[in-house]
Amino acid sequence: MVAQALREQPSLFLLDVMLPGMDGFDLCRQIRLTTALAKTPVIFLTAKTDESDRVKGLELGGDDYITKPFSPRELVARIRTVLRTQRETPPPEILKIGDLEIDASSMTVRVEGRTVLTTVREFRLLEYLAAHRGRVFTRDQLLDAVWKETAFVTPRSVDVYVRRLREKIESDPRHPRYLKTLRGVGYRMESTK
Amino acid sequence: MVAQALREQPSLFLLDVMLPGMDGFDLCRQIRLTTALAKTPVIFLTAKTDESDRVKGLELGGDDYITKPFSPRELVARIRTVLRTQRETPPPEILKIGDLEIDASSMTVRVEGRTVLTTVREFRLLEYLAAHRGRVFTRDQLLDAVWKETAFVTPRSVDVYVRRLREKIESDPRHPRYLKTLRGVGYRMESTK
DNA sequence: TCACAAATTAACCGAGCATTAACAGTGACG
DNA sequence: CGTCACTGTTAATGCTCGGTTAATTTGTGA
Repeated sequence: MVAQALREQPSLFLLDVMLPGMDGFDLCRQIRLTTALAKTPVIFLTAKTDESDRVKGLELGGDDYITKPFSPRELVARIRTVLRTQRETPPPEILKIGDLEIDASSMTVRVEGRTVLTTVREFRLLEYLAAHRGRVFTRDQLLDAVWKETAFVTPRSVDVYVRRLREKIESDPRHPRYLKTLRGVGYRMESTK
Repeated sequence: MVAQALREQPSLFLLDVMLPGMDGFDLCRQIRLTTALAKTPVIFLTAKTDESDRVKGLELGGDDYITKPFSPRELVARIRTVLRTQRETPPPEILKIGDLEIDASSMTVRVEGRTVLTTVREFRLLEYLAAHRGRVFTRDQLLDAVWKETAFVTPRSVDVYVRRLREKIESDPRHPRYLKTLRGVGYRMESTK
């Protein structure tokens, strides 16, 4: 289900709360935890008018909650609203830092025009640092943010990934221009616009 | 009404459809036509359950439409949802003293535009003195504040760090502009705003 | 002006941190 | 089943930073 969504990259989810087999809430939770889908709007659809469910849906990160019965016209109006707000907040599709271009939607990285291939983990780390360019992060913070609950990983692993990324994006990995080390603290993506 | 909104730049409008004198819909239309406010979210609030009104509100550019009765909790949840979609990254806190800029989030120091590199300890010391600009600190006080319980360090070490910092931030380290010595007492960061 | 105390500065060393290479485990895919 | 790519670990290496010390300079009070 989520796998299919990843392939098709829908522009919006319309979830029935009472799905056979799987709860719409669970699905929403999964979507929000999947970075490639996290920003896709979710609208809940339900026959239940129970208020606690409405609140639950919205707190889970749903963008709207429509209770039956509703007219097709209202549904269209709500969808339009949700998509509009999405567009208005132009999510920086492509992060640009100096000669570095990071495209989250296609998961590609380019340096001075050349496209470089990264693994998933490498990309997530780079993406995170780039999205918060200028800020220093400790290894533990990066593990929390990028590795999530992926169990217990040595902080040293962050070093290794930083090294691998430098190998790919820095012209001189020994004297990095983008991924700076803050000795005794952690790492930082330089914020040279 | 719109004039007041322009002054106060609210982060969100909560409009009752049945306002005395003016229709909430009209107000929304005006807001959307005012460039400075066009992106501010609008939530409609109404006692009317009439569906055509709900659709009208959403088509006018409202971001949500809540019908009474509703619980405070639901209202909060909806507001949170609307604001979430357009939140931006908060501006970093930067200490500024004269031509000196100290950014804790990126752990960087700039003097007259130029970025200077500091070690962790240097930065902590500078940060502390800058945060309490104007106050004199004895070496022992600085050791307590910056070195914490890091065992037993000679007060002389403070001298050395002050010197290293002066080397980096003062144009003429011999006649410091920022890091002043109070002979027989300690050091002080000048408070020239 | 002198003497002494306090601050500055240079030089130095060791510990700790980051870097790096090499390796093992795992899962995907043909 | 074998291969390959990716993830994460470990250990050796090298270098930076933190802190000390001592020589030198500066400032102050008598």
